[in-house]
Amino acid sequence: MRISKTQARQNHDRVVAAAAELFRVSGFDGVAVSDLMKSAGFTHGGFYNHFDSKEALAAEALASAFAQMTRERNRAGDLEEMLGGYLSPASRRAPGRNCPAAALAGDVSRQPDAVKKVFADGVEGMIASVEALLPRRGRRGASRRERAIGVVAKMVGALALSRAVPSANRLAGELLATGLKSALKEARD
Amino acid sequence: MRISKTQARQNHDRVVAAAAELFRVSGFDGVAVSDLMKSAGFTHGGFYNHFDSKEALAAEALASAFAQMTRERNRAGDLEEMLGGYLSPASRRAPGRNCPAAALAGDVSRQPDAVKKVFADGVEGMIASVEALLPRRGRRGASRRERAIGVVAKMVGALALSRAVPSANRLAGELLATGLKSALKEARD
DNA sequence: TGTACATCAGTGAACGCGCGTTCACTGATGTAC
DNA sequence: TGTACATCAGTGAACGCGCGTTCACTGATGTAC
Repeated sequence: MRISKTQARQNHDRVVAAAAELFRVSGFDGVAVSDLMKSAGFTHGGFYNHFDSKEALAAEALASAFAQMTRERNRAGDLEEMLGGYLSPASRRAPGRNCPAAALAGDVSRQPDAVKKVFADGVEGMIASVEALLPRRGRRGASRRERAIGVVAKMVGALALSRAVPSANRLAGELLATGLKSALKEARD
Repeated sequence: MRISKTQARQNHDRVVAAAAELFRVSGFDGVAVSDLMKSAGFTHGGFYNHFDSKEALAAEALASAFAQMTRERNRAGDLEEMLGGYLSPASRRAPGRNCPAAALAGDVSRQPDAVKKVFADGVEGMIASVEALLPRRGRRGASRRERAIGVVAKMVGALALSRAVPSANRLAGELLATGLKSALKEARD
């Protein structure tokens, strides 16, 4: 049965939202189209009324995940608050609701440029957010953008590595705690 | 036809070596058992004479990739040489012959603890290598291990992000160059 | 050292399964008059 | 404003395909005597 245009758009967005979460948790190849549709409350057959392909949804879901992250980042009052949330045990535990860059960098590196482009825009957004929260002036020669890139690389690396290590392993917590400490220190340099 | 024990062991190692490369390039799910065996020069049926499962090979191939990296790292004379190789365009272009942590962190985070354990050992090896090349004494409070962890997180993050961005994008080179610059600076702090 | 037999690495067909995608169908929504 | 028809979002069966894994088979290697 046909449904209203606004309803159809809402349904589209529900699929994108489900994908934004599930892809981060299980990777692009770890979630089937039917899982995605079921998670959004539909049967799988309608998928191609909304998306050209699973890959097209991947690009859209990635953009949605980055947009959600940007909104949350803008709520942080200072760099310490932002980094503290990013490199926290809760963030490590819930990839589906946290940084898509840390969760999907490897997957995206094997995707076509259309997806990589969305990823690049998301990373630029992260750099901009960090740059905006950087102390006014660093001690030595690096520009604000250079410092922000260094901090972002460290954030993503520490979180991604922490998740790839057993939860019980000393390194899991150490990467978060030491990553946070050294990222904050670096921001001040 | 049966073959000699030494030959069988060599064949086993050839499969592991092929897997160590292909998994880094295409991810665990991106390579089929038959691809792996063909790449090592065999047909797929013999796979289970050597490995209990594809996942068991993943753990073995990951360990092999980390071991290979350790050997190469130990050839570096100083931190600048090591980091310069790690964060180079050549390294970005050839994931199959470079850091398994940067290539597979996301994939490993979705694998069972047996694989994560191997990953953790590999990351510890990276930390130890960096720590050994750190200048004798930092300027401020961080311990040598803390500084090494910060550098490793930044290395892995910068390389993984660089690969997830289109080659033509400004960020691809910027992440490598700025990551390198700020990692070296950080090592001295 | 030579002989007889068991072992097992490698082959290639086959297995069941889940995947991405397609399709005929339904019926409420949107549109033309 | 009301009526007739076209549209199209959602359903669920079906498609071909490639996956990880299993199996019967082969024949050189390893072993027991």
